[in-house]
Amino acid sequence: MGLTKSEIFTKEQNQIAEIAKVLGHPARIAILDFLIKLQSCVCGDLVKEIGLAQPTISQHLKELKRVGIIKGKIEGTSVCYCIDEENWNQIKATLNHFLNKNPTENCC
Amino acid sequence: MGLTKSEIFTKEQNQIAEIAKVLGHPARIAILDFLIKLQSCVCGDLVKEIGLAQPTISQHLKELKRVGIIKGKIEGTSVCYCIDEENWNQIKATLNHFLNKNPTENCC
DNA sequence: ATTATTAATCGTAATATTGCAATAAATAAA
DNA sequence: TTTATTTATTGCAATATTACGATTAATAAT
Repeated sequence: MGLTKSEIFTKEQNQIAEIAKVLGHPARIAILDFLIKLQSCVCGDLVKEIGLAQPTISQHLKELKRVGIIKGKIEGTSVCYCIDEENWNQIKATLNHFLNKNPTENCC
Repeated sequence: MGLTKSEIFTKEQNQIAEIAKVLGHPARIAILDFLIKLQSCVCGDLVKEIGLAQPTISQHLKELKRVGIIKGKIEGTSVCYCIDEENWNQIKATLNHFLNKNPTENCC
């Protein structure tokens, strides 16, 4: 096995899990921290800032791009990455919808 | 490799990533949805409700317990699981602190 | 045209995760 | 005590993730 059975869960459950999974690596949190803090967002800067090899950073950027949290614009030989604010707000709303569900009475 | 280099990230980055990682599986989201909605929270109910084998559910419960989102109380042969409200609120606060960071000017 | 710079992709090794059958452990019921 | 019932643990196969060296692709500079 080793294969998540997505088909038995709701669309929303899969969606929340997918977002959370992408946020579930410190390198990707560090990338987002950096992109949120600075407007400078060239890939090479992230490599220097974070201290992982360039292909590794590139891979993490790809994941973040895949779910739409960031976008990249080619500028000569470099690529300028930044938060995709519209998608990011959407994603935050989805997460908050889950986080704001309130538990009822507990049995323990 | 295949081993996350936690030591190069901040404590907060690792913390957020760990929480997100645990939320990064639809079965665990489904378990939380169920625990939030109902007060009945015996492990066997989750097995029936979710449709994964008992050892699989047990493993997911263990993960959720490890980061403190849920707790379990033994009741005879069954175990009553529920949200650990205090920890859950703490975790939500940590996530919200990250989610509420606002990006500055974009270059793309 | 050649060379440098920058980022993406490929290939691969190490490790982690997911899922379940089989089994163990622990209490309840008979 | 024996038998159910319920959950945890173990062991394992399949798959996914993480990380990076080597290479490629694409533009810029000379």
